[in-house]
Amino acid sequence: MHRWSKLFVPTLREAPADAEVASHKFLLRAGYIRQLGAGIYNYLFLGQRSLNKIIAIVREEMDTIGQEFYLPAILPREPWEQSGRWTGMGDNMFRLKDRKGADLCLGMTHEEIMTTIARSELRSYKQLPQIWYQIQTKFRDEPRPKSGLLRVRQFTMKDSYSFDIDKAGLDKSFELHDGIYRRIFSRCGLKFVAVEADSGAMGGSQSQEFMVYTDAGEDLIASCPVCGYAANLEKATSRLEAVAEMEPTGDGKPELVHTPGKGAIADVAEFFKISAAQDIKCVAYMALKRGAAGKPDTWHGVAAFLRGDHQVNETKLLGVVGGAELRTMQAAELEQYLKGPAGFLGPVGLVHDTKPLEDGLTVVVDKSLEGRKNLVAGANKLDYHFRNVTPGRDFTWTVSADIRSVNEGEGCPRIEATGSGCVGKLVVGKAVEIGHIFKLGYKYSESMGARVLDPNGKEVTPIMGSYGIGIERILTAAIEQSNDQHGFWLTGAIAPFAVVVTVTNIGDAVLRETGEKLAAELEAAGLDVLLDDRDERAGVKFKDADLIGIPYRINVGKKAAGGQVELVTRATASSVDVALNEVVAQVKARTQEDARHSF
RNA sequence: CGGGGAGUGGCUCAGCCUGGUAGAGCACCUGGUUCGGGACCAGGGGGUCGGAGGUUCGAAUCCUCUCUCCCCGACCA
Repeated sequence: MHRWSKLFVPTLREAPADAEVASHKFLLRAGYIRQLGAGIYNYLFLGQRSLNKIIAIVREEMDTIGQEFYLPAILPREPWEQSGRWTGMGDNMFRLKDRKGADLCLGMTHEEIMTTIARSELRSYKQLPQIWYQIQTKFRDEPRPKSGLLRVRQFTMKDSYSFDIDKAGLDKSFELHDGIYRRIFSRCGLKFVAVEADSGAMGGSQSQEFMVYTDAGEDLIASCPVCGYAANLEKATSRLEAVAEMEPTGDGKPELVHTPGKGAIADVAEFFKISAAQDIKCVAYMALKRGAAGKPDTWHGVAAFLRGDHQVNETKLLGVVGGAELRTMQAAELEQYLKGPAGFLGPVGLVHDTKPLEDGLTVVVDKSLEGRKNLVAGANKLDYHFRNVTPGRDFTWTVSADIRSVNEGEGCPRIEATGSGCVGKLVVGKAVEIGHIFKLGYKYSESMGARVLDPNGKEVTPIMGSYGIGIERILTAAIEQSNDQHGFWLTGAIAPFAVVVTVTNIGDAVLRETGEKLAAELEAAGLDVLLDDRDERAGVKFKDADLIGIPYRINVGKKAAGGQVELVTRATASSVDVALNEVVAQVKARTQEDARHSF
């Protein structure tokens, strides 16, 4: 039993001015954390206690499918050199030198290190599959830490790695993680969704993120309320309504039209009396291509064409061209690659490479332009556009692919088994990522030389999966989804305490002894109990209790003489009088009920 | 890295424009009265005004440089 009068729980009446999102404010006000630097936090008693409970759940569940390791956080350069990520990680990697001048870094993820273990120890298919995990502190030099514990430079992650002999094995490891992650997040009381995600720079095939909807989140999720389709906006697709085409004018060939000052899409549409969907938008980028081992990185011109009313999805575009970074072209580069000024760029007459990111220009056309006719496009000449532009006939491309972001209200892309499409309309919402599972493939096992013998005595490369859970983000997301003006509430499984016993007047010996006895009984019943025995006014104790996330409160006050106490449920702020000799059983029952409801 | 904002007691902020003995509320300590939704009265402690340099008889205030933090964007295995 913990007595509040002896604890360090520095609650704040007001939130520090630089706290913006709800979880940040409440973590500070409730005395869970204190900031030390940008994206660097001290975890105080309540915060650490809650995180420890989350970790215990993660560990208990993970132990059913994997084995816990503990790898170093400070890592030598060599493994990163071998995987190509010493340079690939860029400035996000914290780097340091030891006294001999050797390069080291602080671990931001551990694919390389796990793979070195696999490489030196695994010899036979008989040793597979393996699932190895750890709960470790990670370091990432984020360009912009923010939102309290949501985006930080030091954080705790459960990361696991699977090694399988073949794709079927990887599928199995992936499914195991999917199932166990759902159990973990449910036990933590989170309302989450699993979404299709981009596999990004990590390479690999299938990728799934676990997200919690909240306006504090940094990701956008498109989902279908009808069939349950859900995907990160970086990955989401949609079914588009057909667009009415314009009738050709003149001889139907591209026709140069003087459009003075009409550089913006809206102006062009207005000028031609067309919808933006009938205009072709051009966004010109320079894409960074990582050099092969020992070769320098290089920049290449990329022109992206899509419907005037669509937005480029840079993640998709990067994936299509195989680049590492994008930035928009400068005026001089526009002149060099497209021979035209911004606002009047178009695909007609462009000379492009046949493969992405070679010496000339890479032209990428969004799928939605294919099959369209008689569109309007810039003429790569100041104050001129073409009309009657038909993709395929009047211009070609290096690659045609989905490079756009879906918009809310567009049709769900899912096709039913019957062959008919889902009739739902997509909705887009903000969310925070709490977990990510994906199939890495052979990227690390191959580059780092991990090999085992298969049943035929043939040397094969194990296939890998990588799976992460952000521990602090579970806490943050839980607070984001359950808070009000007074504070927040966590489910008993991850709250620092399952119940707080508030003795309204500690100066009253009878109340004090009643509270002590009750707290002892609650503890004997297996509940984590906090006894508020502070010499404070009742109002102060109520306010504090409402603030710090504990799901149940028992008030030991006036009615205690008559054998009654109040049981207050934080989530609903509802209060019931309960007989003193029944309250332990009630709290116990409710806590167990909450845990069951999680599934 | 681009744009914006802020550094004054533990917290929230005023004072700065127009230079002249550093303030308020909350928190903290002592005494008293209170005691079921962040009490009241009286007394008290605590701040090199982020740092460095400059202007001036005199700088929290004006000038230069610098550090840090927050927000928007870029970025985000």
